Amino acid sequence: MKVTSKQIAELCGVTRGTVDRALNNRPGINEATREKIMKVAGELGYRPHFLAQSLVKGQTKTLGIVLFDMYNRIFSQLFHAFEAEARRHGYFVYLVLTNKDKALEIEYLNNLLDRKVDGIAMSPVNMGPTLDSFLKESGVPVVTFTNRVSAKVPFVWIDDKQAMKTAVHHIASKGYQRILYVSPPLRYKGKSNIYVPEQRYKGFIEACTELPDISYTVITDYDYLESLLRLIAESDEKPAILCSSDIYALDVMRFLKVNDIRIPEQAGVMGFDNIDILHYVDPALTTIDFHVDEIGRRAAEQLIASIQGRDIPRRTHVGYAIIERDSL
Amino acid sequence: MKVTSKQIAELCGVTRGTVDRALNNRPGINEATREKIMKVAGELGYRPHFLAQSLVKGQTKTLGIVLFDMYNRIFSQLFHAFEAEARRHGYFVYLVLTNKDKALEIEYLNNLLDRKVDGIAMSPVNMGPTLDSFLKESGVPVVTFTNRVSAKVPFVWIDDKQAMKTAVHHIASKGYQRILYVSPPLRYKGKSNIYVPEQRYKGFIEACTELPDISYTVITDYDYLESLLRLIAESDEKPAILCSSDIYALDVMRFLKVNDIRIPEQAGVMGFDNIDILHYVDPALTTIDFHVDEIGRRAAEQLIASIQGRDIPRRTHVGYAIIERDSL
DNA sequence: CTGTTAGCGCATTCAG
DNA sequence: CTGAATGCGCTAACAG
Repeated sequence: MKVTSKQIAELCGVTRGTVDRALNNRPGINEATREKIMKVAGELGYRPHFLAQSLVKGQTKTLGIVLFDMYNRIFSQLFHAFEAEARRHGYFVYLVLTNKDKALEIEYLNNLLDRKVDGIAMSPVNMGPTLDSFLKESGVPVVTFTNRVSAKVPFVWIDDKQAMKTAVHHIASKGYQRILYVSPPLRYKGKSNIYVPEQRYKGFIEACTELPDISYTVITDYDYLESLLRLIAESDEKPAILCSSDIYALDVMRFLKVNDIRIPEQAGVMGFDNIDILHYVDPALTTIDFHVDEIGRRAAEQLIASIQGRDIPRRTHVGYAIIERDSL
Repeated sequence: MKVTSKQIAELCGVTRGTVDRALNNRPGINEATREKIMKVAGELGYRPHFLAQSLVKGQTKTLGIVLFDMYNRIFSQLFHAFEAEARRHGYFVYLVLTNKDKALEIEYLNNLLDRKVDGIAMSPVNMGPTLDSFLKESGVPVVTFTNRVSAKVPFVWIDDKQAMKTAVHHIASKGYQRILYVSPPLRYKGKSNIYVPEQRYKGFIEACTELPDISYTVITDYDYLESLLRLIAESDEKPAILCSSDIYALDVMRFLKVNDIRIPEQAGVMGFDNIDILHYVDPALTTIDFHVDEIGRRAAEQLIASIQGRDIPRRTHVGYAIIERDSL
């Protein structure tokens, strides 16, 4: 079980220095003694003590990834790709979940630093100023996704603003002249890091100003479904309901169904994210797809590059595309 | 940043032994010197070096959890609860994904052992004999879920067999006399650890023999949807389609819809697992719910108890319940 | 009460 | 080519 390099040294009648040279095939050792040592080590099932190695080398081959939760499919997929890439490079990963608790996030980051992770990937819930200095002082490479922290810390995601603009133009091209924009997270402005919904919102507004024929209303209520119903009834114009995330679109569809409003005959619905469960809903939801796997993979890739001292881009955008289905 | 106990010792004019006594509030130290040391440590932002600590204490306060993937919602939920409980006890967790690759599973287990995790929780893909001796030799506490390994390694899950029996009786009580049982994983018998589908299958068969009026067919084909269609057409008797997991039930519902077979008018459908996305499908799927959070929590709880040298049960079953909805 | 010493298991000098 | 010595940062047992 727990055989050490010292024991191997004794068994082979050499010192630990020599054993080390053999094991890590370093130069300066007789081929015969190397083979003997390797043989003994193999027979004894020697495995280097990772902690001791880490302690002396100053690197743990471990990454930390900090996510909100695992309920959102986006994170499951992202983690999957991240972990695969990390493992490909010999890194293990600590996964910690903040549940969007700002104090917990800081605490967990500290714990990860204590454990001397070589790098951290995170979806931040704290806001720029708080995290910025913290991360800089830590001295550990970091990459972020979902919410951005600041210009200083690398960010891998999509161009939410541009993507949402594309969505609005798509809706307009289908003949809609009235859009109800649903984005409950906007309510947390100033209280939490809501970079993503804000970017999407900006894109929405920009597009609408470019399209003078479009009338629109923004819904950020907690009870957005009720508000929606009221708004739909207010006008005879058939609305397109554009949601900042699929999860809201899904709830909207359910709700409209219950209220006997047919999709897309009486109202169009469009989401954003293309989460995998859309596969099972009816009518099929039109949405925006982006390669979350690629985000996970590249976040890991860049983080590791950064650990190795290479320069990495401050911002990386992966592609997106409108997936036209039956709801709009 | 990187202040060590040695530096604090020098600054306070004492030795590291004394500093250690203060920091870990061990007895045998003057209250005045303790306070001084604590003060200096606080000002310098001293944080113990976790690796060094682990090395000397022989424990890492780290758990490993080995899962198939993150695509199945069950695992996301289970992990969520597991991580929360682990953190509550000061443990961090390495999450590794096997993608049901048997060789990878063994490799990852070895890596986790190298990293001296204090315990391992896993959803095994290898089969009993292979894992049993491996895990015993490792000397590390282990708990399993999903698939069982053997009588020797603790297992936290539900009583799949009994639950499936309940499902069949429920179907019978609704007046169905014909059941089509869908369970593609059964095809991997002997090639992979399919404890769960096997248990459910046993429960199904047992219940059917108890209910002589029921006729049934078991479908394990890769193209189970096509087979299903053929079987439905073979008889005028309205069938109940019982699936060993919700994911198959979801595909079945989609497929029946495409083929204009109305649920539940022309065929009943029932699933198993009550995964959260059922919330969004129509008609609402009747299924069996079990508390996967509780499984995650108790797995962590028991694993930690086992690490602390306490005895833990060889088998723990959490509850389940039929969720009656509109598909049957 | 405090200082000294000896590891934990390995990597990396520097001599020989 | 190999041995001996030193250190990573911390804990623990033994003196004083």
